[in-house]
Amino acid sequence: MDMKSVEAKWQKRWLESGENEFNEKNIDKKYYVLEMFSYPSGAKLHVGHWYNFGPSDSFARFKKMQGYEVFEPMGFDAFGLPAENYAIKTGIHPQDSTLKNIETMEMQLKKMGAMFDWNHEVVTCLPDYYKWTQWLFLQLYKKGLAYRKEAPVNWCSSCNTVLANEQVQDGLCERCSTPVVRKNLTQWFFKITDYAEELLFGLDKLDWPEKTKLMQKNWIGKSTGSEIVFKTEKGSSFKVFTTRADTLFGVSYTVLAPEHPLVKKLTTKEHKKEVEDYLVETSKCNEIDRLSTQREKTGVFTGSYAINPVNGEKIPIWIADYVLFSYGTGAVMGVPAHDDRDFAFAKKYNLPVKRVIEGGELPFTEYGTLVDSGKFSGMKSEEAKKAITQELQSEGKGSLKTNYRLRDWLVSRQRYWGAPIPIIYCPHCGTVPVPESDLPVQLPYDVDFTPDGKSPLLKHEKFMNTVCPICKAPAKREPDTLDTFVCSSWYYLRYADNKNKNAPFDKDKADKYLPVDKYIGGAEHACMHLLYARFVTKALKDMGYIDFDEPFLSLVHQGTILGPDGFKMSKSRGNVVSPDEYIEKYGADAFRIYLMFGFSYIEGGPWNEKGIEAIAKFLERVERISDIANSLKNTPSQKQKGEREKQLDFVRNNTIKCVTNDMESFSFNTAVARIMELVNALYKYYGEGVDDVALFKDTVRDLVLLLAPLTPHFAEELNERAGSGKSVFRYSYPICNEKALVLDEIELAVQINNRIKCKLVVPTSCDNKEIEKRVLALPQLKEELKDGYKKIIVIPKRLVNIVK
RNA sequence: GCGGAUGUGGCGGAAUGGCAGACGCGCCAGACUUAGAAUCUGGUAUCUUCGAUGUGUGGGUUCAAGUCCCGCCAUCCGCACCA
Repeated sequence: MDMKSVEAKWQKRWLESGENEFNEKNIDKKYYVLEMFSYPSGAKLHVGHWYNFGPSDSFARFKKMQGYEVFEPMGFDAFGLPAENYAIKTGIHPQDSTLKNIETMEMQLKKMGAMFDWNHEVVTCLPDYYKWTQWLFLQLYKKGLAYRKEAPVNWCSSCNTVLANEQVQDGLCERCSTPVVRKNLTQWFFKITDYAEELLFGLDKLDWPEKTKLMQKNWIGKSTGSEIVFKTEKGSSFKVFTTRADTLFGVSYTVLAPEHPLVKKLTTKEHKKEVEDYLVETSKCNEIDRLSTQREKTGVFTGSYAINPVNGEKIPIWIADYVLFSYGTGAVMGVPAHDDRDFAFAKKYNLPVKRVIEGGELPFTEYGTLVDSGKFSGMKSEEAKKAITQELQSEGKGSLKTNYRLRDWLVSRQRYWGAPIPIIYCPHCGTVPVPESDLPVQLPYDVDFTPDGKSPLLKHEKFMNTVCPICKAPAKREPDTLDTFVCSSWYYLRYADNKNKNAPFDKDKADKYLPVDKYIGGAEHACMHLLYARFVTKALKDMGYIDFDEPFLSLVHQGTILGPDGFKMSKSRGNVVSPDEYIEKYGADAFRIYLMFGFSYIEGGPWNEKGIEAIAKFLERVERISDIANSLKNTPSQKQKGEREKQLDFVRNNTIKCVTNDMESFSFNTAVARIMELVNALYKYYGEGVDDVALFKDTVRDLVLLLAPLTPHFAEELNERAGSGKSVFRYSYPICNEKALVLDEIELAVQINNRIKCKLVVPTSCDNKEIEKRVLALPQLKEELKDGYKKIIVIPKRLVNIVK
């Protein structure tokens, strides 16, 4: 088959007939299949795109043939740094390169033969989309979920921008590998921590990989403990968070993070120089160095003392950079006897080590029985934690407290290529949100975005200078743009109603299209995109814009296709495999089914080109058997099926059953394997003589239908050759006839002490008792069983084990 | 350092606790052919045969372990002192 022309032919027909368009009339039967949209960085699709979209589309087509009205939209996550960096390097404007890349990618995506409904396309860098990203920002602002604060941030001096913690890799900028330093800036944040608990508990009901749920759970990092107030000798006080209130009598010092506001106040004259030097040292350190486990712990004494609230002991207050201001209260109590870190610190600075829990060698970090702890001595740790906290609470010195590791989402970017933050700063009215009627705040085209440490928009006077929406006085705009994760945190909603000019989406539509039934994308998004999207959905629900609180009911991560050398594909390594030449040679269908057959979808693996030739031959083999079937004259089916026919019918229905299950669970490689078996069975039957033409033809028919989701163009062509006047996707997916799977006889393995001795064929109607009887009567076992046996185990349809 | 995942023929990879290696590649053989290619068919874990050994490694549970439990090794990924 000339796949090139066949593919072009069917793509044209699908387009003309609107085959892939979502029909809202059937929305009650909707099934929303969503692949994570792509970033238009390079112009061409790479193997990863094909691996994500191809099999996912096959799943979507499978669902369609099962009678669902499938919604499979596609779009582009088009804002972001790479386009800006590319522009800085080449002088080509990000908008120009991005739109051009999108055009090329759209064309290539269409050649993939996926059933994307392009009527619902979204492109996040276009004003009709980012208008609503800005709207989202304003809603969160109104709800108190967007706020500004000064915070130490990761600064990449090469990109001249702030990086979120999760974008820093090994102390280097994730994208350009420049060492990251710390810098204070006033930034916009989304208060995702308000939803920490909901985000955590919502995980339970999601059909997501357990591993991903675990990662999100750890990312949210809930820990329950106590917050304890330490008064200082001078009268001020600070709180520490601890999960080990039971060790409170063992506190021999406390530590504040260097950024803690009390540091200045608590530092005495004698220690001022030392402390100041230490603060300078710390600020030079980037966060990664500071958090390195390799580095020895350091700290300085402030000269001040705190009072242990439980026994009035005077304990020194230290400053150390191993305490993070961003977690807990930014202060910890040091219990050297029962914490590894505190032990090391105390040894280094000669601080007392006081045991308060019975047990092994110090530091002893397990739970146990309290000693030297006043009236709490003798209690178990679990009990004491509560009792001590309760006592402190009654004196206003502490309380139970739940802490989360999750931090608020920093959304400001000092970059050009993003959605402008819709905020105006007025000298009289302060921070004023842009009125919704004034959206979008257009991103100007003529901007100098050469990095110089400032937001590019700051240098664009026409953009910056505006009037206050309230008092009409001259005012300035916010020069920062939004993190692209904001754009991608709600795109699945916009797909449902992408042309809406009055709202981001119609509530009714969103509630009907969503939630997404199957979301497919890389595991690298486990903690960022997937968490942000869940947060936005929950926030929008609470504001009444939608009725559901989870965006993605079921999630699948595809694996990664590595280079032939087993390493991640990268230009620098020179192991990038381009799909283009394969598609040119074998066609999109062969390439798609090869990707499905050659790898375990969830695992991925190194690229291996040997298999693709084989799969192309397999398709030719299917074509030949299909042509044979078409050439046979119709004759009525046999009334009484012969053994060979029963066998063929068995394989046919077994294939249907297995492939259906495999498709459902994204086990595409085994689905293809089962289809190959069916083809083998058809050839065998043909080779021995087609006695039942109708059965043969029906089986070939099922073969074509089973292949349709995997190789859409190819199956359409075979379907047409078989005389059908309509699209193969208008037929329903084959349904297994369970009766055909009931065999008259079945072969069991017979074991003695787990060693296979022989095989036994029994009628399927035999019950276990009957099977036992027959096995024990086997002449070949007579000698072995002459001394009797202990027990006999019958596993229906599998084996019999006799234990001697 | 902590956490997670993975480890099966020459290769890609299959196996609800129940006959390990489905399916495919490769290889070998046969048929067809003057010949080759293509195609179709059969074979293909290892060991010296009988029957023994085999899923990184050492234990354990079980009538039965690739699968479950405990330890170790290797590789990959995630997170970075989380109080």
